[in-house]
Amino acid sequence: MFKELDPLLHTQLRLAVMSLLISVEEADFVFLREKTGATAGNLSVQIEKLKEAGYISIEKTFAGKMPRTICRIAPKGIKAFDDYVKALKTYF
Amino acid sequence: MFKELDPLLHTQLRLAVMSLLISVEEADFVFLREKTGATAGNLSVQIEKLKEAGYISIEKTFAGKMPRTICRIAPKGIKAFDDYVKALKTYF
DNA sequence: TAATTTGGTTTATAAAATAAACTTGTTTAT
DNA sequence: ATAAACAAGTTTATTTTATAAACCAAATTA
Repeated sequence: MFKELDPLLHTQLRLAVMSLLISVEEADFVFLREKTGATAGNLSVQIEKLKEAGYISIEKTFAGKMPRTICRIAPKGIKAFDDYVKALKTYF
Repeated sequence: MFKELDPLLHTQLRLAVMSLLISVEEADFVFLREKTGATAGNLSVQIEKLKEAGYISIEKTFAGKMPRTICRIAPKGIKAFDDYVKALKTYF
């Protein structure tokens, strides 16, 4: 009947983050915050969950003197996103 | 960028219920439980929320001697479901 | 050098989802 | 007729999520 919806992706912010990352190769924290409109605290928590799931990688670097957090989608994340979209389509 | 996802629909069970109701005119509790695979308790809670939002109507009747709960999608629910699908499409 | 801003993290609170236990009544077996 | 099992839900309690608010360290600006 309906396919399972990966609960890790089935939330507005994490889905938006994945949606951005899938088309962009890499994106930093500030970019993601601005595009999604999320608060920094929430974003911090949610990208950590995506990382723990192996859906994205998080690299901490510096841009000049300021810290910079770069996120990239991982192969597992690409697969998960793809599956999620397929599953969703069974609902409509 | 991304459209808001109606939180009332953005959950697996409520979305599945709406997805069933939108194409079926009316469905009873047992039908919804079997199709969605949800526990009765969860289904009871979730259809109540959909009713409170005005997305569906719930009619309590009897089929012979046994209680029967019939759900129907409401105009507001059709609109909400339609908007939800449109919004989702901005994510992929 | 004091105040503000940047780039976050941590902690606390609120909202959801889920399961487990319970209720009311019916059917079946004894 | 009575007890056991079943049906259709509901209520309550627990866990999980989401979100916001407070906080921190370093950098920049006035």
